[in-house]
Amino acid sequence: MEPSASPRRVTIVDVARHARVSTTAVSKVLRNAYGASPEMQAKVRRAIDELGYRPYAAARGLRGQTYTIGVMLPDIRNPFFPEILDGITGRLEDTDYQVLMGPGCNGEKAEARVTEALIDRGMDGLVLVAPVSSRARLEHIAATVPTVVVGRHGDSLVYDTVADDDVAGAALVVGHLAALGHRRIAHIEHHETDPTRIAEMPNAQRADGYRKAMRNLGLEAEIDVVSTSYTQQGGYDGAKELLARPQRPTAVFAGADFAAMGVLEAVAEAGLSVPGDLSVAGYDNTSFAALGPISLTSVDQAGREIGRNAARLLLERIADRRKPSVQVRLSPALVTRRTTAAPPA
Amino acid sequence: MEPSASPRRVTIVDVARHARVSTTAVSKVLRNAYGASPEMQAKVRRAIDELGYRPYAAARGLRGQTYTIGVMLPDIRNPFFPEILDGITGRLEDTDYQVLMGPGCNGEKAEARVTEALIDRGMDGLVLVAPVSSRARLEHIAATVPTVVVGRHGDSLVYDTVADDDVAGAALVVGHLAALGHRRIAHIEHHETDPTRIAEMPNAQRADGYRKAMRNLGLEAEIDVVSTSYTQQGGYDGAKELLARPQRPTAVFAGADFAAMGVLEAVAEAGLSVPGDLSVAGYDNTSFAALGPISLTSVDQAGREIGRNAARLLLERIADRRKPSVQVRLSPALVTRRTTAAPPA
DNA sequence: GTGAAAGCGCTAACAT
DNA sequence: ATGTTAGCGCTTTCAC
Repeated sequence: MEPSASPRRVTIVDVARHARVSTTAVSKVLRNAYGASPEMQAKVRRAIDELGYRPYAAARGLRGQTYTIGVMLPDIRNPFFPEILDGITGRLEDTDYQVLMGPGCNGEKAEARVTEALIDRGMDGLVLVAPVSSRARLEHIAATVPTVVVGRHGDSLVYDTVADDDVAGAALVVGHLAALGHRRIAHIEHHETDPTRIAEMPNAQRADGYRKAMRNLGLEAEIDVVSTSYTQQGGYDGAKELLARPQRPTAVFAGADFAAMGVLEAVAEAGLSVPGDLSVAGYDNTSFAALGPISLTSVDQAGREIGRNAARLLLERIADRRKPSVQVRLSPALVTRRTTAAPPA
Repeated sequence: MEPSASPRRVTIVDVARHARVSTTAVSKVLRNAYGASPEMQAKVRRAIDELGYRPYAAARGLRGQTYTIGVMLPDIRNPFFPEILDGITGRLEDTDYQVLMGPGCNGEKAEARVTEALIDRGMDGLVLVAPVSSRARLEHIAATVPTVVVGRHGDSLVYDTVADDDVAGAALVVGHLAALGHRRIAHIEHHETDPTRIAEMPNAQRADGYRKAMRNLGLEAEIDVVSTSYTQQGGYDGAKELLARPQRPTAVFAGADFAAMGVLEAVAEAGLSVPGDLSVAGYDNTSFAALGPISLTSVDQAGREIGRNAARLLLERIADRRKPSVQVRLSPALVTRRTTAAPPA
């Protein structure tokens, strides 16, 4: 193999010449468009195979579609996102569409850069996973290109949304702990400052769901929320605070598995045992929650299902940009493991 | 915000008209090309800002570059890859280049599909992370578009490579365990069947490094390798086998953290303690290795550094496609945690 | 049902 | 230093 200048790409013109038809005919066959006889189809397909032709998506995009879906993932590290991605690619598998991802981005500015980059590269549609951008910005994007927003509450007329019911998820955890006999169930939440956005974010919904569930169980007086963040450090700090209470809780519901890991660390440091002295539950059912030494009770979001729905809605919107927007809400499920048990007698 | 048909995109023609210059002038300013006076630059830039113009990458690609780098990650779940990605995006941050990722792909066929998709979408260059494709296929890709291969040994004349020294990494683990007093140190490897490829894969290098290190320490007679896979299940099965030995090892070096997790599980099931009865080490220093309840001794690959180098080499190769290929080898580092200690007396 | 020709937004020769 | 013009590979009218 020589490091030579790459030989010119096979183009639609080559195919047309080789099949002795017009370029229009080839184009029609490529797009399964109306107006190509079966014989024509056969001829063209043979030529395509023989020459090893592949359409150049960038050039197609100049007139029609690029057959490319852009997915923005805020944080590639979050073990919840691969599931969504699997769902998306799975649904798109036997279509002509290909998925490309923008790299992880933290914060509004990076997010804007990535979404712009995706639009500039001619994506036919966008799936935005748990975006932090303002609603106005999301609607602006959606006005430019078909868009589905995933993992964020708050509906819009211009984009479709798919999300898990975080309120219900929180209720599952609280219900499980209460059924085990716990009353002093504390919650560690992720603190979000922006007031215009907060109601739409999953973390707020989880904290909300926790409060509602406690109230419904007559445990209103026991409501105890610590605001840190959905990180290991956040969980650690939150647990430290909770363990210092005069009457410490018998169970901690961390809003995310990452935070739950920090809780486990703080508890171990304090010389307490899980679940003997304290029950701990997380959220997201991330891959490490299942690991033997951890075995964390958690809430499983139907990630794959979320992705599948997002892809479906996006295809529908690409087909008809004026169709009314759709909101899909999916139900999470509790996964009980070894970090939760009855409170100490 | 109306779900109206998106208003026509601002083009270079609009900018030219607004700035009362030619489209060529605008193009030159966009590319910082030679032949634009400072006044011209200023005029054009003002027009760009005023109109909110952004170049359409697909159209640029038809003639010149798309300013897009494609990254193929075999498995988005592997917690080692985000580091590489961070390195790449970090290096590209203040260039005009943007990174897009192909979705995770398992196996040769999916890999081919993704790389083709990236090429069809006009990527200016490709970073292939731990590809499983045949060498011929890699060289074919590299002949088509500038390519850097990451995390795979075996050099080529047409593509650059960046990888960690896995032999050295394995030696670090073996050396550490031997220094603690271990002699019966077993290894769990990932079994790769294809003989044409095996020597280039990191798993083979790690097993090789293990054997060499054992030999160098005079522990040749103690060499004990179990072939399963770099998964939790693989580690579990491998550990089961090792624990059933008449003389069971006092330390297990799993070729990947995932496998080490399976080992921990099997050990716990057998009623043994870590590191009291058995020391366990992994490889990759994945994010969960640091988690409190796990605290796994592991080998840290300089992921960020790998990514940075890959991006640098790719930019150099895009600038000069005929430059001789470069091989970068980086050194891993041992991270000692609580799963390794002296063997039982 | 089929093909000729215009043009998508941009860059690169080639004038001037 | 600046502008004119011919494409890049494809889709899309619009004739036939």
